[in-house]
Amino acid sequence: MSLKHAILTLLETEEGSGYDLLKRFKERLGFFWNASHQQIYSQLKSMFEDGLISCEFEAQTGKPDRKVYSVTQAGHEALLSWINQEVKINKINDALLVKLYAGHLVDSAVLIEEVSRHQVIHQRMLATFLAIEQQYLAIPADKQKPFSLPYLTLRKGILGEQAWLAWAQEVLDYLKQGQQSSR
Amino acid sequence: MSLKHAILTLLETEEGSGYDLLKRFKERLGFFWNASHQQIYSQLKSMFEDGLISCEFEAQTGKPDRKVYSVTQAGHEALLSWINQEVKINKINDALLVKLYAGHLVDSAVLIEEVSRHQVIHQRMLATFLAIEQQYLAIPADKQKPFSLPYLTLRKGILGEQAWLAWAQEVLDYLKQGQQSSR
DNA sequence: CTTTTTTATGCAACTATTTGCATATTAAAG
DNA sequence: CTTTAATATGCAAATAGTTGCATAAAAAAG
Repeated sequence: MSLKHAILTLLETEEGSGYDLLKRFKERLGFFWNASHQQIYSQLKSMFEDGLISCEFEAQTGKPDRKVYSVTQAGHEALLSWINQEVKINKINDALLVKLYAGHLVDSAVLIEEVSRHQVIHQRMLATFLAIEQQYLAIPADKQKPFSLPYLTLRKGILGEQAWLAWAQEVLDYLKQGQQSSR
Repeated sequence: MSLKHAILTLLETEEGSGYDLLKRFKERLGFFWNASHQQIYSQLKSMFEDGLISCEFEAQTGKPDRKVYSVTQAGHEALLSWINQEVKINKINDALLVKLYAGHLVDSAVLIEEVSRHQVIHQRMLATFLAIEQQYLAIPADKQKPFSLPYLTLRKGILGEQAWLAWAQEVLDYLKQGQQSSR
């Protein structure tokens, strides 16, 4: 249900095509939502069928039509109604943790390698998020207001990544200490 | 792919029925994995068909058979092979953040109420996790080893919840400060 | 005694997401 | 010039997960 509403939110301020939305997802909602292009295109199709968005076809010779979507009145109402309803607590299903839980079945080097691999990716994500934060903080205080809610979602990404990295350090410390004593 | 391997991990040490597994998920993997009973039962069925687990039928008059599953050699091998493969970075799709991102469309009281509602639930989860941590820390140091990997998964839960609550506090501080100035 | 909760199982329909395939233009790199 | 990457779109099949329904005994609560 939420992908639909994430799309509506992104289209509220500015119309766009499927590909535009894909880019906006990465730029603006990447801290807390990930969607593939297939999902976005098919969701747009069904939302159009349901009348939540309208579509302008830009014919392009030799290419598929570029379809530019915008939110209809019905779509706007659906979004408002959704925002006023309770959302469920976010579900966490983390495969890396399953692996760690079953880690006694393999050599700790396997776990160290895997956690380190994830660590590098999370470090990169944190660096990206912090760089975006600097951009926000550089805005004069009296002009920050329109960006403050998106900024709070960025903070979620930052705090989440920092917690992840702190946890990974605990894990690696434990695993490497165990490795030494068994040599 | 991971639910399958989470089930194999739980069955490795001890055989059990679908219902047993449901309880073990809540007790042992609840910090990082959530599965409904429907999912577990249907997954067990397909794993049995694939030969990853075997099944002893305990006939019970007037009731459906109690089916006790255990891991087969093929299941054990599948689990080992999975642990030695790279798992993907955990995907985050958080509906509450979509709501916050679109929060300018509603009164901030709506957001405050919703975040507060989630906050209570996360506070309760953290309290539960911390209580379990105390049980682990009460174990004599020389007997902690078998529980140390599960303990690290608990730490993930604790650090994750603490980060969530710190973030929620930032959000509530911002939203409530905004509320005052508009009165 | 009666109601509620827990134990115990499962199907069916639906929604969400992934994986693999497929096409075709434009821009950049070598 | 040619290959590669990025732009731009979408279908089909499969896997993952949710929601609603359905059954029925045992244990606990009132």
